[in-house]
Amino acid sequence: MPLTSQTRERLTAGIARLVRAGRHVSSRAADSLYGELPSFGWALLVPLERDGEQRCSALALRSGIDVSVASRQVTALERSGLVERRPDPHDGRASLIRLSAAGAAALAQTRALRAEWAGEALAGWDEDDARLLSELIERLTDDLGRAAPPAVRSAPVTAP
Amino acid sequence: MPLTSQTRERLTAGIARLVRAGRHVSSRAADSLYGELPSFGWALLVPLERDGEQRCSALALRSGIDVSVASRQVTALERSGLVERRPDPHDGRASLIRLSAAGAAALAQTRALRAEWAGEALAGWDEDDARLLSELIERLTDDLGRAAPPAVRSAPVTAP
DNA sequence: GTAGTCGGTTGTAGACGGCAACCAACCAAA
DNA sequence: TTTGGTTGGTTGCCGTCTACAACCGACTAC
Repeated sequence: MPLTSQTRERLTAGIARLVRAGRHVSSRAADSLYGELPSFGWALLVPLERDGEQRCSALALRSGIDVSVASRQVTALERSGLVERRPDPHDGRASLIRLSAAGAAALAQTRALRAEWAGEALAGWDEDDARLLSELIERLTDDLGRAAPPAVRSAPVTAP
Repeated sequence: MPLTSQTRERLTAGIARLVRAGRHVSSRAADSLYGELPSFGWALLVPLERDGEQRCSALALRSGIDVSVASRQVTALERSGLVERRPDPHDGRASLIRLSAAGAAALAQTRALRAEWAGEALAGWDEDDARLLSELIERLTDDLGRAAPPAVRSAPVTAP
């Protein structure tokens, strides 16, 4: 019996509110927060940067979206020159997506913009609290991701 | 100079990821997390519960959405019987929105469902960490809300 | 080779949000 | 009291993000 129900409610309410606020901020301040990146760019480019060249489906899995969505977004990013694509030498169906130099630059720029913005928004925070919060948030997100399997929800026990 | 740029980047990245994961969870598990409530219900009903009867525009402001959106959502909630609406006695243009009994019940149910879900997702957390995280998240959300004014962005310093 | 599977693309649809136009009620000033 | 401007809300239209389904070409197992 790890958590008080009160704490669970409080935490989930807090998360819901934060998610809302986050969405809000990122839609309002899109230009000044994303820079060169289209709004969805972050979610795709970060896995590319972290895990290197990979195929569309892997990317979709990692960023938690449907393959069809990833396909379209990758197309858009490719048109903007932020990612590059080459056919998978081992599999004629697949292609491999890679972060381009421009993509890496855009990512860095976005990161800087965000950090700058966070500087004003988080005045009044001290380093320790912020670092602690980072850790807790990372842990939380991991657990959340684990609790909500990437796909195939609501396909109950009835295996055909 | 309160925060290291490294910490700011880490924190913003963490928030972005959490926002994403949160959205993801709430769309996947909508049924089992919201219960009677439509997906947007939470955001409107909570302010109603906390601050009592109020008009549509106030509600929109509090939940950080456009008045037009609030108007539509309130209409939907009214049709489902979760809120009630009466004309403002002091102003013939406005109406006052109030949480109905069914609305309060739905809110409680949603709260319970979430808490239950959080119970599994957050196994491995102890009370202290969770409470600490709650506090930090609340503080963070407040600061975020403060940094991103509810409306009228990109209208810089040039006061007329 | 043929049948089934897998990776990706495209079509369609729905939820959510904003902006602009509009209407009705309010208010202030002539 | 009429008139002009303001305010609260609704509606129409659009853009974004997402999923699901149908499809196509390439792979693989038999």
